[in-house]
Amino acid sequence: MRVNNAEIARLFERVADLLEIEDANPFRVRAYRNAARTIRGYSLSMVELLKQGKDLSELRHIGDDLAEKIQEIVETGDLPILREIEAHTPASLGDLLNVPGLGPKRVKALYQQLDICSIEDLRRAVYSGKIYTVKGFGEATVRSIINRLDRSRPVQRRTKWLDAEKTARPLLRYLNKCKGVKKVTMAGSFRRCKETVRDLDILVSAKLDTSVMQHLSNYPEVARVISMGETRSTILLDDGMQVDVRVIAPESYGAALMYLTGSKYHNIELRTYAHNLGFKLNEYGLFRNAKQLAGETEYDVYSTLGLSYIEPELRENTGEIIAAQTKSLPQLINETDIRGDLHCHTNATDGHASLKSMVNSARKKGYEYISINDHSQRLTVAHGLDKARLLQQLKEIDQLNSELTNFVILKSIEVDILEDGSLDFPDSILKQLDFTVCAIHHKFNLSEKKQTQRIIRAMDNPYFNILAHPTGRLINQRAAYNINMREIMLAAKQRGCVLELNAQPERLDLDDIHCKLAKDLGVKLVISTDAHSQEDLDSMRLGINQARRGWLEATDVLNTLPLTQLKRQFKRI
DNA sequence: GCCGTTTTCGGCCCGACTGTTTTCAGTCG
Repeated sequence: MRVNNAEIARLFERVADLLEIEDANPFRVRAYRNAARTIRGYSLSMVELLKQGKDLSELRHIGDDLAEKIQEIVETGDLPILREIEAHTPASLGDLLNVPGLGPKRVKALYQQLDICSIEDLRRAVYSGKIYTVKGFGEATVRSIINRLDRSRPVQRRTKWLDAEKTARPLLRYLNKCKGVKKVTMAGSFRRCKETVRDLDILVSAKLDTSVMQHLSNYPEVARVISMGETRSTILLDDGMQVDVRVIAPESYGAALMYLTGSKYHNIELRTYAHNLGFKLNEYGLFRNAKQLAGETEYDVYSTLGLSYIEPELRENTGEIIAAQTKSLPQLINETDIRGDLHCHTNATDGHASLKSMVNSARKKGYEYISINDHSQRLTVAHGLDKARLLQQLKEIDQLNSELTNFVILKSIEVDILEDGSLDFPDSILKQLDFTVCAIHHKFNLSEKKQTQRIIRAMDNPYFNILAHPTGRLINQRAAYNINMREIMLAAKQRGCVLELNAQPERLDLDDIHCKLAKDLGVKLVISTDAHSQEDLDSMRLGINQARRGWLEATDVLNTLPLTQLKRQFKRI
């Protein structure tokens, strides 16, 4: 049996939940959670590492004990310590922790005093009034539980970054209008540019005697005020988004921005680092003996700690603090590094704009080139191009190119990878193009081995250049197909192929972890929008966000190159 | 249970808000 990293992480998290309910040593609980994070975020599978004979205790937050437990899970599919814990603390208690307001202490009390093991039990105790017999459960607490239980939507999904931005923008404008407000900034996972966010964190710089919180509660989109204090409030908006707002004085703005940007684990690591140097770091600043040494800007805080400035996208506690200490942080890619878009459609297939309009938009963005990559014949739903229509399009491109100065349209296609790994056009056609973008659009459910072989066989074709949206996942909609990404990347490297980071807001495929894996393996990427309209070209910034989270620099990305160098990269024969 | 330029034991980030209690525990970020 093959256990993936996510499953191992889930088992460790379940252990942590139940141990917490049992009131175990909190640091032991944290150790399980830290290990779960390491495993989930690791680009290679534990199964593979063990196969290669790697010592898992070399991974961060994994010592001898947990290394052994991982091995146990991989070999048996089971974790004995979890069974032992479940013998006296039912696994279903973990679900109760998801009810807002219920933490380990209260769950334990409910279990011990009323034998409540599940959401159903909880519901019964609430409606029978029995719950009031448990110490610590008063009117307000029970009311908030009822509130939660009655809501039909079970768990709030994470919101795609672009949708979160649409919610955030008007709220930021609104907060900025409040008298006395100096600055309003998005923080949290939104600022770290995670592909999805759970809530919005907003930092307001203002004198503390202003009426920011009153102003906030008057925002027309507020559905409910969850908590409201002088410096910190939480509200729920009509669209279901939770928003945390923190007000801070200007002299603490940088420190507060760091605190609210997170990630939680970056903060913990950084505060520990500061602590070891004899400082105290909190959201009000960096202190030594109650004297504030820094805090007005993030830069001041990092540099007083002897660290380079760490970009928000890197603050995930995956090695960025050590890199900042040794001055070896990457010079992250910017949108201005991009010289052209290498995956665009026109109305010849399923795009909405003409060739000419797409070109005009690309030129307005300051690009030096664009490629046209309409679908190939197999993709009938998208009115894929057959040979005759493709050749016609190439003629149009030649014509348009002859009229253009300082801009080039590259001839390409998004060619289907068929089930047997062959491409949807013969070489005689493909060789007339500047390069190809190759993609899977059907037969998503092959086994990992078959799907991986299918892609690698396709790469054997010397006209294969770019693997488009490599995993096929759609955020919140469709899981990735089964592939061995490491094998695919190594095969790409051997053959001189590259992978695409598709910047469509619902794809963002590759994800940040795979971007980092590509960089570590020395595989080049392109960042492309897969634009189906002129507006879609603007998705490039989303791709850049993701790339930055993956530690990518301009040199890792081919479409930062001038045209002649780019073309050289695509010549395989 | 992890970890180390204070190291193999003794630490482990730090503060705001709420509810229930009556000075603080629990939860959250």
